[in-house]
Amino acid sequence: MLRISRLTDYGTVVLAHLARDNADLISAAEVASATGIALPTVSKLLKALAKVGIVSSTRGAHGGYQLARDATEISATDVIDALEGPVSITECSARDSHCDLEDSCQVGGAWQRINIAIRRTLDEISLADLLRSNIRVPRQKFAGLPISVEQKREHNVDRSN
Amino acid sequence: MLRISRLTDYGTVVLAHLARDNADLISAAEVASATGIALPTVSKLLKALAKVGIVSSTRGAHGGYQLARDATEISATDVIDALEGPVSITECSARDSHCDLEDSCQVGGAWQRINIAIRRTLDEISLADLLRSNIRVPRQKFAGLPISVEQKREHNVDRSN
DNA sequence: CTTAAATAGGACTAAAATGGTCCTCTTTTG
DNA sequence: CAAAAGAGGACCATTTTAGTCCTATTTAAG
Repeated sequence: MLRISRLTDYGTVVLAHLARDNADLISAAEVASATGIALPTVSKLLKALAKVGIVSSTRGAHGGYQLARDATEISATDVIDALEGPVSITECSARDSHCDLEDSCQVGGAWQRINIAIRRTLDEISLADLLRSNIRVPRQKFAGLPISVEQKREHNVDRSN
Repeated sequence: MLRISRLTDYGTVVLAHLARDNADLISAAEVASATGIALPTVSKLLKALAKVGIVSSTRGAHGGYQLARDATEISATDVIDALEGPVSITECSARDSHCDLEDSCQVGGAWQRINIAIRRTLDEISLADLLRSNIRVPRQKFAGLPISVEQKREHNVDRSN
């Protein structure tokens, strides 16, 4: 399904919330109650985002998180890398990797090109772009398939924190 | 990690083999021994590819598979759709899907745009392109991170069939 | 007309990834 | 010092994935 994980999806929701009150320090608990995502999950996400420097954290009482730089300077790649590890479309497209098929495999370099192409695409999209969600998405058909897929998703909403 | 599944990766290897002896009908067993991928796996892949019309199959003794159309007419999207289901980067980017966060979620439309962008990229890459694997890939750094990832992969090589 | 060589279609299982929670430690403020 | 936060990581349940196998059907050859 060439899909980002649900946590990454949540991650953007969390970042979106931080981007709104840009100035202030916001605690994980506040983000949790504002977004409806369970606190432990929000906490885990923010820790990961802090580790790579997308958000900055302040410890101690009245601590919290804030974006470490402007939303225009945070790319989709940054977020995905932080929450799922570096983007690489196949295991063997990784540069230093080797696999037993190597001799017969005529494909390696190609996935790498695809990987690069996708990465470029993601590099060009900033968190600020993500927030302008009311932008009209050109509705197209791709190879005859509509983009729509999959079943309804249940969020783990928990406002009891 | 925004990664295609290993089976899809194998799928391209299998298709690459079919693309070589374009004319002939090739059995799953032949593909298996030529590529080093275990027969049941090759078989599963070819069945899936046949179901969506990427390859055509001929049953019975001396049966086998062949590309249903020219390699230039088979896109990466086609292959990925066949082997992993339609590409959709998040569950809730699917058009008809709704999630409980909807109200607070400022992100939905954005992933959809990303999805479309990636899909366009993949649409433009044909199986024929994948085979020209010796094309020089511009080696770039992305956001300071090398693309390289992950550990060595073990293929399930089995030539005992 | 029987047999062998293939594909078709699923069922099934083991292993790995993912999502989510929780616990303990450290830092900071009042 | 106590309370409110984040840091870091361990842990488990569930889902997904990879891979195999079984049975049915189709076709060619003898």
